[in-house]
Amino acid sequence: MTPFSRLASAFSTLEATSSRTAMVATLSALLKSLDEDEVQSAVYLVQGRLGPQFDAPQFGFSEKLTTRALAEWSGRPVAEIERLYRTHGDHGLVAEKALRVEKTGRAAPLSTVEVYEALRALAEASGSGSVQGKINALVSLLRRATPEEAKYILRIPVGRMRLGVGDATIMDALAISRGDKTLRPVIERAYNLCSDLGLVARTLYSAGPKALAAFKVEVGRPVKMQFAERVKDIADIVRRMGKCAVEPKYDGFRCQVHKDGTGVRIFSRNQEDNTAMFPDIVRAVATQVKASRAILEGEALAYDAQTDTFFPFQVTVQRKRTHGIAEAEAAYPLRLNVFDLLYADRTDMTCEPYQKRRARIRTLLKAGAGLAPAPALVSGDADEITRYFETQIADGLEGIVAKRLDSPYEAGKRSFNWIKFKRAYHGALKDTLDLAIVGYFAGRGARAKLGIGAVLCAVYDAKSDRFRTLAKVASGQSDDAWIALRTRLEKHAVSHRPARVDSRIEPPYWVEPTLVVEVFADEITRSPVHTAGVGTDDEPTGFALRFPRIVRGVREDRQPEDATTEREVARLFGLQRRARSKA
DNA sequence: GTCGGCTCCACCC
DNA sequence: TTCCGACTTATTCGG
DNA sequence: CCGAATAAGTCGGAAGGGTGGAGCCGAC
Repeated sequence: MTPFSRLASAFSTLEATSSRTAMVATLSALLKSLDEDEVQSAVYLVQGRLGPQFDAPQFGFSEKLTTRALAEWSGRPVAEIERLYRTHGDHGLVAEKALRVEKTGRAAPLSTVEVYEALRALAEASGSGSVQGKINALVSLLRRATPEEAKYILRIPVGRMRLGVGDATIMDALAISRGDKTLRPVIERAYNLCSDLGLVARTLYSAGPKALAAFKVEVGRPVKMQFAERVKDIADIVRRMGKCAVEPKYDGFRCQVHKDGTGVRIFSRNQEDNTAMFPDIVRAVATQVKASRAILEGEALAYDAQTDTFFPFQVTVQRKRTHGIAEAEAAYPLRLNVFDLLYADRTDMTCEPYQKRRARIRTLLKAGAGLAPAPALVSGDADEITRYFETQIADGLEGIVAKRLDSPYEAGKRSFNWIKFKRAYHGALKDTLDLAIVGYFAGRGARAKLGIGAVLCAVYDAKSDRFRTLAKVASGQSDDAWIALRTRLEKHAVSHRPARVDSRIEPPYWVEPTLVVEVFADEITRSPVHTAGVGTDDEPTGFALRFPRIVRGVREDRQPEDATTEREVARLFGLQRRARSKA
């Protein structure tokens, strides 16, 4: 039985180490000292989890509740804990450095398995009163912990171990703890096939590397997905791969579908089990897949049969729910665009070349509404691929994914055997001609994220009848000032209102964007600006594109059109980005 | 006692 | 999803 | 030919927008 203090001590060492090889050495020494029946829980704890993605309870417990637990543990007010958290940036450090609550009396030392079991029980609690129950459970665990132990016990529920140790490092350490680095490929392969590093560790320790080598693709167990690398231009794709298969890049949910006789399970890209969310896909698999056992992969999107087009992600994402599934299904049926096959009948297809897998998909699927093989263009010609790409963009898709014709399915890998190429956003803005811009502001009841007094500038997309946020400007005003602004805005209110908006943002008034701009010119130019929606860091910001006059107002000497990304806009115009972290 | 709003959490891209 | 920094590993270059 | 300098690749962490769900709490 290994005391948890040994883990905590090793974690401290790991945290202070930057060299990966040194981390591997520390971690392998720790693992080596563990018993067969401890290594599984220990590996999960190093990962900061309680089990594999597809089979671990969620804590439902993070920053806020941890703060409350710390307050109860230390007997200090919540406000003080919050202050300490802001200065230390980490609940674990607050416990270890600032509070240093000593364990009570002769409390028995915590064992590794004990900590794991306690956290697991905590996570599994649910129902009325469970929030306080979780806090109590955590506090009683902390009362038995040394400050160093407390540091890591707290970090697990908030999901930030901050050890600098990822799966790959754990795998290296496992290899060295039971042999040498040559075991790494066996371990990695087993992990990629079963998605459960704790199971891999236990198997290695109890049955040895041969048992790991015998792992195979198993229907019902999620296989780690293959992902695509990104390139800057299409010529790069041809340069790297030559002749390749080019598929549309759909913006929906990546799904790995396991069919086992009459049973069907659907896993997300993180091996979460989403079967219950997508009954339409389950039915389609049952009727359309001509094999009793199979593992398929594809992208699920809400599909509009009337126009034969796919809905944007914002619509598809509404299918991600656990209640009202039937209604959502009726409103937005899904189609799974199948682009890979990992297993069929009794055959592991992952080692077969891409073209063979694709050919088998065509013979495997019956025609039907729910499942369709994703189209693919085979070409080595950059011009032809560019035209294909433009066709996809015109159809409202995200871009393309090119795949090497002879490559196997590389579970858990991101390599240049798959290459994605996405559009730049201004193309989409230009192409979506029926965009109308509106402005609106969020009044009382807006989400806390925005805060009362946020101004949002949004693009109204008539096609999907939804808004995309372009920019939001925190007013940062006192209440009186805000009421005055609101009064000014009310004068310009117009009646137009979209049918579908975020239910949590119910702006009382809709106004023309130009009026928002006029009314709020001062506030907008002086406030921190954060663009959104079109505003991921590397995409041209809608704010600069749509409201150049405002940006000019900030710095007359700069040309906002020159700035193509949010980051650049922020730099050019001296705008602050939103606070970097909660710390 | 029910219901709706709110906060916090987890996960999709 | 994207970006970025710290490190490691592979490759090139100069004495 | 060898070692240093440089380039390329790996890995982990941090951040953004937006959605639904669970539990809590106060109003009625």
